[in-house]
Amino acid sequence: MNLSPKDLKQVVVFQNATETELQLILKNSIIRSIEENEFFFFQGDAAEYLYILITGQAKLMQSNPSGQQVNLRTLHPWQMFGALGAVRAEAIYPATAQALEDSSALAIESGFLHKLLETSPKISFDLMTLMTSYIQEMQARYRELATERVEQRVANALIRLAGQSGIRAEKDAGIELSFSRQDVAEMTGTTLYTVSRLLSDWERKGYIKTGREKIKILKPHDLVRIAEGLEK
Amino acid sequence: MNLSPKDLKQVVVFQNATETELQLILKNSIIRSIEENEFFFFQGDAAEYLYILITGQAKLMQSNPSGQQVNLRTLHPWQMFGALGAVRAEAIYPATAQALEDSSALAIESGFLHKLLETSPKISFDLMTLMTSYIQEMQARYRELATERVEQRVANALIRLAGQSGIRAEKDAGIELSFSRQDVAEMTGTTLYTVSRLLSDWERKGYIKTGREKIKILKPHDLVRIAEGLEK
DNA sequence: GTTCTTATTTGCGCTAGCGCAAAGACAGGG
DNA sequence: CCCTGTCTTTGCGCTAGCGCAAATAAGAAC
Repeated sequence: MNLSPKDLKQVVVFQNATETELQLILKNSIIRSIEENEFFFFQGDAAEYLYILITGQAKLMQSNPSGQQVNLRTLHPWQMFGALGAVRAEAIYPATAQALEDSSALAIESGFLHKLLETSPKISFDLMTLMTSYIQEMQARYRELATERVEQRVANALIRLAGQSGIRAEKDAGIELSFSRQDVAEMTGTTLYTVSRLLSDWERKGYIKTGREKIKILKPHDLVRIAEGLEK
Repeated sequence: MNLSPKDLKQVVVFQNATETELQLILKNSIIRSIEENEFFFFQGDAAEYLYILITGQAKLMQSNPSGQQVNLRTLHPWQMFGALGAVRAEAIYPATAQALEDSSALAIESGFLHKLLETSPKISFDLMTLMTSYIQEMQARYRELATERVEQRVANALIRLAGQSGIRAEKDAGIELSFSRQDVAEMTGTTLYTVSRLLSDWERKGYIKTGREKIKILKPHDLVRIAEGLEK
């Protein structure tokens, strides 16, 4: 795999970086390829690299002492991950990153990253902006988990996923997502059983079409209505 | 109220700022005094200032469309708040800040803040570090809410509060907190009733001593045990 | 001291959502 | 085409936690 500085422009945080900086970044990083279901890093590992997903798909998750896990984010090409650990000196990753399909990522050394941030206020600023938006999302999801019913949270998750990774098939054919019931449960703080029951119900009502690890959204508007709790 | 540059050194993000920068900050900011139960800003307001609490105590909270609210953080002197909105140009505050007692805060113009961050990589870096730690906390709380039982979450909240704001009375007399049952409920995503029942139970067992808007932790170790779910 | 307001406790009934268990339904490999 | 592993569905029973309502307690105001 050969990356050019131009490719890196697709990374939000590097959109304002100079050509020189981009070249320097490439020089100080390596490509890591990870097979489906394998891991980029585990929660608790020393954070030696900041990653940028190049191809494939991955997920960021966190588990508690007894092994239950929650899904923090699904990662798509050109998104950054592992930043939380890598920004602070001698930090550890607070989450685990697992490849959902064969994937590759650019791994930037955290030592180099520190130097880069010190010398480039632009990149720092853009990274900070990214972090603020991430905090906002976490706060919103936290509030959702604390105050909304399962039904609303699952509807919300589908809407959010549709926006992030949804592939629009032929026009009006709906938005297709590739997640298992278990995945959705981990994203919304509920169980695989409850998700299955909800999806079956919505399918009966014609809002979605389900399949093995597939959910096709037919009537986004109805999901929005459910998410807002106007149902019932 | 008269603040000196030296006072500002107590702010985590400004610990590495130069004397000149600190003076500039003071020059470009004003003091706002807010009475108990009044507000610094509301969720949705245009974010014109970044605040630093000087005296008093405040809380950051977020509400959903139907008015239910969750408590994001309790603020103590020299802590920063409103940063999420103020860092991005033309942003809005994603949360509401309310004074828990008569309070005052330094309000730094967001326009000036942008310039400051552009010119000072040190401050940018420290702010970024603060944000990473905040993201980590939110992720941990999110996971907690998704996977732990109410009992564990409440125990955890008390432990966390004791670390942040607890006042140790005479030795061995316990750590005293000033929060209502409602406050604790909003921090842990449960209801005032459930919190009341739990606290009563723990008081019967001698772990804590309760009072009107007061919770004194007598046996922190027992709470830790509950928080870890080893109970039962 | 009396009154008012606000916080807390607790009984009680209820239901949303959990989670086991067992039975399909798919998809891929050989 | 069959076998195997994984994902999904659904019946069933259960309980953690919700939330009303009413009583009580603790300050605050006068």
